[in-house]
Amino acid sequence: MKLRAIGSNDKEERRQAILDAAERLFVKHPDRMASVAEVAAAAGLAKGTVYLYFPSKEEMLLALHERQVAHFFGQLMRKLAEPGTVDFDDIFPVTLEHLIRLPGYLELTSRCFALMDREIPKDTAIAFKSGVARTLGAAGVELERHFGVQAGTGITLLLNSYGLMVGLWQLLHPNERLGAAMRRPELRDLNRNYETEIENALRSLWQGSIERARAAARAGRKARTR
Amino acid sequence: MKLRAIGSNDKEERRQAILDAAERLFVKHPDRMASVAEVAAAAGLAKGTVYLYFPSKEEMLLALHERQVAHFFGQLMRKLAEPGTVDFDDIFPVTLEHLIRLPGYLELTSRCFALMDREIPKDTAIAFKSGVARTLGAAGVELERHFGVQAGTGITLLLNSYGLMVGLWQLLHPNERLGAAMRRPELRDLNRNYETEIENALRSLWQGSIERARAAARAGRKARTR
Amino acid sequence: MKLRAIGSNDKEERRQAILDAAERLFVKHPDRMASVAEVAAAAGLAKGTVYLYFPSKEEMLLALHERQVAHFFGQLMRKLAEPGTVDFDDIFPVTLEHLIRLPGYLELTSRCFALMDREIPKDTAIAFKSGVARTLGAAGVELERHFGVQAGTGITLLLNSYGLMVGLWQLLHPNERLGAAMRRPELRDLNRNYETEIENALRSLWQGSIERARAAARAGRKARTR
Amino acid sequence: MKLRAIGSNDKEERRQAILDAAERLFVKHPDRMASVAEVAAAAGLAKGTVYLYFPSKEEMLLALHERQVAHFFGQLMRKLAEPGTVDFDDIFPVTLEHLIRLPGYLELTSRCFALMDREIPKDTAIAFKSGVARTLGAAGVELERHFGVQAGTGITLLLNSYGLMVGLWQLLHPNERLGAAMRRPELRDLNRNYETEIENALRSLWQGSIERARAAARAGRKARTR
DNA sequence: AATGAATGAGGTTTCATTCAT
DNA sequence: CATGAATGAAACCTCATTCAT
Repeated sequence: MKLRAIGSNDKEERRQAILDAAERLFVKHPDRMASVAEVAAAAGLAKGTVYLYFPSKEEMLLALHERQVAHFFGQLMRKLAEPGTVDFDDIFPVTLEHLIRLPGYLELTSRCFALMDREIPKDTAIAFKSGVARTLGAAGVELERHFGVQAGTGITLLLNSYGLMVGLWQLLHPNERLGAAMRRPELRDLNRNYETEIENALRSLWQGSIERARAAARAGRKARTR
Repeated sequence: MKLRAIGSNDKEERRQAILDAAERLFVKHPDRMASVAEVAAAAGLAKGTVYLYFPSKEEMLLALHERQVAHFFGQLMRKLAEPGTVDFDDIFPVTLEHLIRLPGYLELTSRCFALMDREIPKDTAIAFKSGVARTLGAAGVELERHFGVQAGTGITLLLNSYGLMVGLWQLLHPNERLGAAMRRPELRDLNRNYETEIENALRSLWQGSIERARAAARAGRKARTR
Repeated sequence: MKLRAIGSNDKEERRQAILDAAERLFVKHPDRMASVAEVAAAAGLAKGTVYLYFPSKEEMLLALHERQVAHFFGQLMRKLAEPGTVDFDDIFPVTLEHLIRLPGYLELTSRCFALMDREIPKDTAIAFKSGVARTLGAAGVELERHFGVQAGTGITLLLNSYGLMVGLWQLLHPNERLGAAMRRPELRDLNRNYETEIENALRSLWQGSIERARAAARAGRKARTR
Repeated sequence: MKLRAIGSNDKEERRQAILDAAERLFVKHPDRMASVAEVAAAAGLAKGTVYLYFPSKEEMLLALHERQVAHFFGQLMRKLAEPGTVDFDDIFPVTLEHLIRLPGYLELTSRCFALMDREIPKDTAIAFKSGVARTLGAAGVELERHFGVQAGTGITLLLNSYGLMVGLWQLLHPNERLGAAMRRPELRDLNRNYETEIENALRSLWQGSIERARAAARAGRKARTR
């Protein structure tokens, strides 16, 4: 890397490099929050330099989360725009690859929800949420088109799915620390594979949601024709 | 309260009093984790006394969570045992009252999942998880009976529902700090009422899950008769 | 010293011990502000312990200053109460001993004035100033009695004297760092002995003030009799 | 301003521009010390550029102070050179205008005294002090001529007056942060107007000093005639 | 059993100064 | 000459936990 990031290209690159370092540490030790000093060292920079790119540690983490979210939804939108995309089976692999299997994604999501309530300045939090809302809205409309459901159904489905992924991950994600102990017979029921479970859970959620949406649409039409 | 807890009854009472205090503080300031000193003060005790009843702050929180979980599942089991209970509409009100609306429940659940990965001693974590597994297993079997679905389906449904509730809550729970700003038009899509949303989401999840379970059961029977 | 300060006597003693340590460090290195860690170490305590006795570093310094002020004015009042005390020559030695020669007194006074403008919480600053005002008022009245001057003259004289001492000290206090260089001929005029200078300056100020006060009193009487 | 300062005229101009910026910031926020970055920005320059003109932040402040001091004594000397100037009433208005009322003057004086003890290199400190000594000496001699007092009396009076102004300012300067609270009755005695007080204090000091000087002169003559 | 005084590791942030461009 | 990106020392304060009383 250059010694100094002069142009705005270089700057963005360095910003990303810091986020990369933070992500690396996050994936490496999901159980503890790296200090700013560690992140800086991992990026080959001095502590103070990180503060040239992010106003606070919390905002750095939020930026990392934002990047992950943008990446995932970018992939999702691309998939939705592809001609052959029509149903859950087309979409789920994208989710699997760019969200579920992406190391640190769900972990960081969990953390960021907590941060938002405290440490993040109001404006930053609002800006982040606005971005998410915009993204969700766009993706939601696409979904509605694909499934032929009512307006509003798509974004709700996305929200629910996201919540389900995050929540179930918290229940089921493997904990390396507990290791072999998790294989005890009395823990059999909790010792599930997250990927398998979330796929099934999402399938059920989507099937139920779409059916209920269609039923609601029929009921609405009938009511109107009466 | 007595000045000194001598018998084991007194001790358990005092233990509960500490948990009560922690819960009170948790409900009062859901956005910050009360310090041990605050909990002790709220319980009318000294800081050190808390450590006579709980080996660490984290284990205290886990104990509180455990109590909440036990309470909810107790209510759920009672409902499932009632003669008339047959479907979602019978069960959901229990969930609403003893989990969703219970101040601090979901908040603490979120926290405790995070703790489990780090601070809690292995044995304690395992013990907690074993208890949860037992409870879930029992409730799952009841559910299967009610809905006439395959073994294993009930516990999966419970897990998924629990995850959905926790995850969606993190997405949608109101944040007092942001206040009026959340009512901006661009945030409309995120500004949803948790109770309404979770009811719909759970209905969809359950409908989809049960249908898929029954379909799987039919497919299984057909395969076997062949 | 005891391991733990239990009673309020012990507590006050420990508080004073911390102030002693701070004072010691202050006198030893008048040119730099010791860190809290250093003060704690000098008092044979841990960093955190200092924060049990003072809410912040700044308030600790203010407390030290307060103690010095109280000490000086206590001595001054005692002297003023003595039968034979009638004029400057009676009072000045007290000032010399308990203020001018007291190591760190004027240095700390300088610092604390600066603190008051920034770091000290409003209430604390007000409280400190109220205390000073009360003390000054009481001593001022005594002075007026001794010199037979109008009400208000005494406190003004005290304020002016205090300011003169602080300000002149800043101009003339010896700076060890510069050492021999201060004896250069071109610096002759600045190379004065603070004690000698302040005595003369105070004498002049007092003589001028009292004469002017008496003149004003005469003028006032004349105006009234007219 | 030019983009680059090439000739030594340009350089001096830029130096002054930096001091102007520092002075502006100092007046604007008397309670905090602007950072080098702020000063540079206020001068329309980059941080590094400031270091081309001043070896350190402290020396920059000292240079600013030096400029203020030179300005004041320049005005004072001019006044003393005027034919009609004979007493305090002729001189005080100059002090009032070019020192007491000059925003930031006394504030900066306070700061610079503190700096001198630490951060400023010995040579710089000596150089500054030499300049002050020379200036004081010259003005002192003028004063002695006007008041017909002994040699040495003038410079002493100037020193004392300067100290009185600085010290009393520290005691009495208004603190915006405390605001209305300063008007509480118990603070009445401290809530004085600096300009009024300093005028009276200086009058008293001068009257006393001159009388004492004359008395000393008489005593000296008498001793010699004996 | 209860207390609460003492501990001290741990992490964030600021900002004067340097130096590659 | 000018820039401003990078540096990293320095210092504060919190709070879970321990342990003398």
